[in-house]
Amino acid sequence: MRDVADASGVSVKTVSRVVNGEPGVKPEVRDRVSAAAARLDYRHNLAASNLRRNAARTGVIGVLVQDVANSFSASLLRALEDAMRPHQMLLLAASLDETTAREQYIVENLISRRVDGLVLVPASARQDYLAPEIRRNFPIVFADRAPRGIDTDSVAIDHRLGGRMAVAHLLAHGHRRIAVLTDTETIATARDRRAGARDAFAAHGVEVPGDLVRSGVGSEELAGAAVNALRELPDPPTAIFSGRNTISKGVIRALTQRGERDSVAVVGFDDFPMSDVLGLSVIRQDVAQLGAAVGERLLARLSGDQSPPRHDLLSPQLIMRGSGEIPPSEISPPEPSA
Amino acid sequence: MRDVADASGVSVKTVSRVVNGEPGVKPEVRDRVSAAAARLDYRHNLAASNLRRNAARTGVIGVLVQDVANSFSASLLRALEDAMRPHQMLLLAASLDETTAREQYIVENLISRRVDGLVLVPASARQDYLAPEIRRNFPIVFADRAPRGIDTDSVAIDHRLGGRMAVAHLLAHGHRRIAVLTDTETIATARDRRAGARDAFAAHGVEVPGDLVRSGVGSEELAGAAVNALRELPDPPTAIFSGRNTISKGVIRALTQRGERDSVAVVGFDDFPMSDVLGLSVIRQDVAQLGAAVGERLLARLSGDQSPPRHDLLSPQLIMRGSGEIPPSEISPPEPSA
DNA sequence: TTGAAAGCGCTACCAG
DNA sequence: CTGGTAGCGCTTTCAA
Repeated sequence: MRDVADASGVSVKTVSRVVNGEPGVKPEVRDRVSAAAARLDYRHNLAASNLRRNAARTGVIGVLVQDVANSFSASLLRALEDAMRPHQMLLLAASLDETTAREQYIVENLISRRVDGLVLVPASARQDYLAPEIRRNFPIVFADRAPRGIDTDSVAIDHRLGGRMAVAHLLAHGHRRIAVLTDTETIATARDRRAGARDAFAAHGVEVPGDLVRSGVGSEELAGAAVNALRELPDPPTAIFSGRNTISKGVIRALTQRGERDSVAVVGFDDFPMSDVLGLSVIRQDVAQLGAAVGERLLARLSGDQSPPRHDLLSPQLIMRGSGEIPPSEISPPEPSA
Repeated sequence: MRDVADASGVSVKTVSRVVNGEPGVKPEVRDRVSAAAARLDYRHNLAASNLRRNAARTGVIGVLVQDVANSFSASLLRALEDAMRPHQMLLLAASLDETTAREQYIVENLISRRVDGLVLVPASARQDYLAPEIRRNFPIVFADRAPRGIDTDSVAIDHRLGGRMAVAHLLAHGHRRIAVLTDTETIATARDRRAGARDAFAAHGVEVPGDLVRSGVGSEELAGAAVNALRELPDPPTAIFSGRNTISKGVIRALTQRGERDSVAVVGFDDFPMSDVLGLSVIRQDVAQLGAAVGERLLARLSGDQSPPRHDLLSPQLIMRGSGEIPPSEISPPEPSA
């Protein structure tokens, strides 16, 4: 900047004014400075500029998701980006892979970089380590999962309601032997979805088929194996609630291989690309809506909203595409008419 | 930092040493300083720290892709993240939506933020505006598309080869009436893939079926419409090369609706989730490999590699899943044996 | 309309 | 092993 000042025969302060588009500079001088800046390949240094600035804003939001490559995280990222764009804010994104240690490391790193706010899909069970930031009113919004150990804004899908909707739908179609496949118990969303499934059984006065409820189904492969094992049972399930899109993929793949795509009902949690072509009925969580809501909350905090933390729940939606509407096949167990 | 220094009765310089883990501080003092820092909720300011540092590195790479939500961009992002993680570098990601203006705006913004390097999947036709950065050896690697107007590293899939492979595969299965659906002409990859298709026709001595070659197919809807139009022709195509995954989706959807999934051969460019379950034969570009290669190039530049720019091409791969191996149906036109 | 001086939070350099 | 001083590139404050 000094070089530009020297080259155009003005003071640094004037260059600063020109660079920042501040008023009160003679057009002639402005042009001279701009020309010098261009000629010298001058690049404004935002970091230095923010250092002295009063209301220092870096214009960067840190976003920690499970994996930027999975469609849920990617859509969330995109929705956030769209929410932030009008405010000229960019996203510093990182994948956590459900690693607690990395979560904390990245958060600290981002805070050192003075991001203006944080969006967190936590991998950790508790986030007590964020207490100091909460105390100083640093904007943090949790997405998809609620905070534990601290209190700050969160926006999440109502996973429990979704699980309930899925199983209720299958029950309404006459199924009683309904398998429930969910991810590891340590994952809150998996627990919630399973709890929702139990809610549905209870609400319909149906006993939970204990032998068909499997958790810890953490991959496509495990899902496929579970389907094979379940279908080999003496009294196999006539329907499957798959609690996550990776599980749904494994389920469909396995059923396809077994030639049972049209005889076993499936409702999946999470929509994914091409599920319509596959005819898969799903509980859809509107990720774009989630991201928009998270963005809105964050923007409110950024503009000084000091109200108590809110915990919003978004309702998921049942999309019927055929697989969830398959009736119970073969030897359906005796069923008490409601 | 001064506060921490005062609170622990040492100089700022010593605090700096502790914070940065520099050697030459008595353990006792170190502990005292750390305690004070924790007590005061001190947060190191990386921006200020980099300002004075000699080999200033922000530890941030700017990544500009089409859309962080699409699976290609998302996978690229992830592969880059993995490449950068061991070097403690984070990603500042932005979607361009094929908008030239936004590309330049974001690039300038990122440079002002002093990112250490840039990865660009350009939306613009030419990138002359980057000339000053190239001149000062600023690390920029182009992904998936080669630079125009400047010379800097690039790593891309060989789209032309891929297009050629796809059509050659269909020709080998006896098809002659092969539709070629590609995106807008202004997109280089679309041009390349179509050129590859023409290469294949030429190599097999088959005249290009001009009425079946459609470009400007920029969405699922347009792809579906194109399929419907083509299949209504007096002499309809018996096979379709769809030049992009969104096109493939539209094609499959349309063929499914028409009940022609098993009678019309399809080879798509770009793999996507569940395409295996759909039985879609595709030309797969290994995005993870692409991202890793881009990351490697960037890291090389970051560690001072001054060699001339390289333009690497990665070969795509043909994945046979059934749809591309369907033989020509019905009234196949008279075919000269090669 | 312009500029000089001070200082943002931190590290380099050298002195002790 | 520790500390003072200068200065990174910029903005603020205030004076001209």
